[in-house]
Amino acid sequence: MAQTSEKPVTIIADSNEPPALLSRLRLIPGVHVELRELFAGDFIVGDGVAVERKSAQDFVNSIMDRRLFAQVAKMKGEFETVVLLVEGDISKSASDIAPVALTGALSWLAVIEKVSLISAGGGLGETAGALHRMAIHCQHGLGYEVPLRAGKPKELHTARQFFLEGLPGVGPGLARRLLAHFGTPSAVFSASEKELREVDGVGPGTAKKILEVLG
Amino acid sequence: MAQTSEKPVTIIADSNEPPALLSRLRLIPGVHVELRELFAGDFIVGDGVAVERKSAQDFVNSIMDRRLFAQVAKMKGEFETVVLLVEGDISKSASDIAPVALTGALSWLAVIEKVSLISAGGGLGETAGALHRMAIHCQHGLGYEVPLRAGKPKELHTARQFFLEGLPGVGPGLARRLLAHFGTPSAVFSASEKELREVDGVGPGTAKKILEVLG
DNA sequence: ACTTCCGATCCTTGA
DNA sequence: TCAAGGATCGGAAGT
Repeated sequence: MAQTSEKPVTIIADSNEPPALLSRLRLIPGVHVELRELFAGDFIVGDGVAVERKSAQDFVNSIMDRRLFAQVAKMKGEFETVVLLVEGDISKSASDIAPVALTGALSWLAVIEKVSLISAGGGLGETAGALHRMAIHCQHGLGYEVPLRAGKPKELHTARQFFLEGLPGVGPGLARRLLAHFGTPSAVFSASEKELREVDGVGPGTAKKILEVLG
Repeated sequence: MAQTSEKPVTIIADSNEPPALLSRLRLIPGVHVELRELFAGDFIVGDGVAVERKSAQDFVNSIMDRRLFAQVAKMKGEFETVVLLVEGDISKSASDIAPVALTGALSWLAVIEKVSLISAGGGLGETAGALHRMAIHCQHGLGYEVPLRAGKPKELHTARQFFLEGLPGVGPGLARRLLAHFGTPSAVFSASEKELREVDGVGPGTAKKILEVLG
């Protein structure tokens, strides 16, 4: 089972969405599309997560005639999370709007309404793909975890140094000095706060944080 | 509506931000820039609202080398609202990443992390303008002058898991199980090979490598 | 982010 | 009961 994408997801779509997009969605294995009359938004991709689909041109127009404000407010009233999926290049359609009005709208969306804007390049495939991915994330989570520490060395000494760099306040330099002073990571971990502070670059704050993380 | 805004706002900037951008900000009437060492993020434009500034290229790169996830996790730990301000055209820099990975990243930001992404076109002026607008929205858009202060510190548990991921053969999953089994990193480090192997996913090979690095 | 790959681990079989 | 097989999971590397 190599496929990430065969997990079953349900996407609720407003009945007014273009048939071409709907069938494009249904082509994706594992996707179940359900039609409904939605009061606000075009798609529901997860619990409390609504998506409004807009062409770049329509997005810009809706800023100018202030439709956007009302639409978003309505959606925010009904859903916890709202995503604006914009198809096409906004800057191409931005010629007929004051730049400040555009940045103003973007800022307002981000900072006041907490609405995310995803830009998706014109094709149906991209739109469908984005909806699918959002549905998966909402309904199944990532499906794996992202390793926070990439690029582990394999040679013993560098592996030890790298490992110690995971401690709060410890970078490459301090890691090396700790190793030089104590010999092994084990010895570092059994050191008292006082002993830790003997190492150059370890103050009270760092020592305390280290001990806290160690437990 | 007369002036766009001469209302006074304060923007806290990380001291590592380029001087050119900082002075560009200070040129804007009503903007007060305050320098600080920020633990996470590049700017604070309102109470609990942090902004991370990235070039489009850097954005794409940081997806590939996983830097972005660590950064966002850190910021979400400290601030309630996080905005990613991307300078330049992402699609231009997207050549060396699988398209599906890019949409995946955008979806992840929007739907899982609830982080807004604002695209701002390369110039300093645009970046400064966007920061200004966000500051105005935060500080005057709803309510009054706000005490600019960051929220809760990073979770202890996350720091511990991150730390354990530095061990060879230990990724997110195993790090979590180790913590669940032993309670603290300290307890893990004083375990014998036998005890280590009680944890699901730790066989002879992994146990040996772990003990070797610990010393 | 996603995918592919590889190795270690675990589980079932069958002697 | 234990050894050998294959299925499975999780980590590492690359796009």
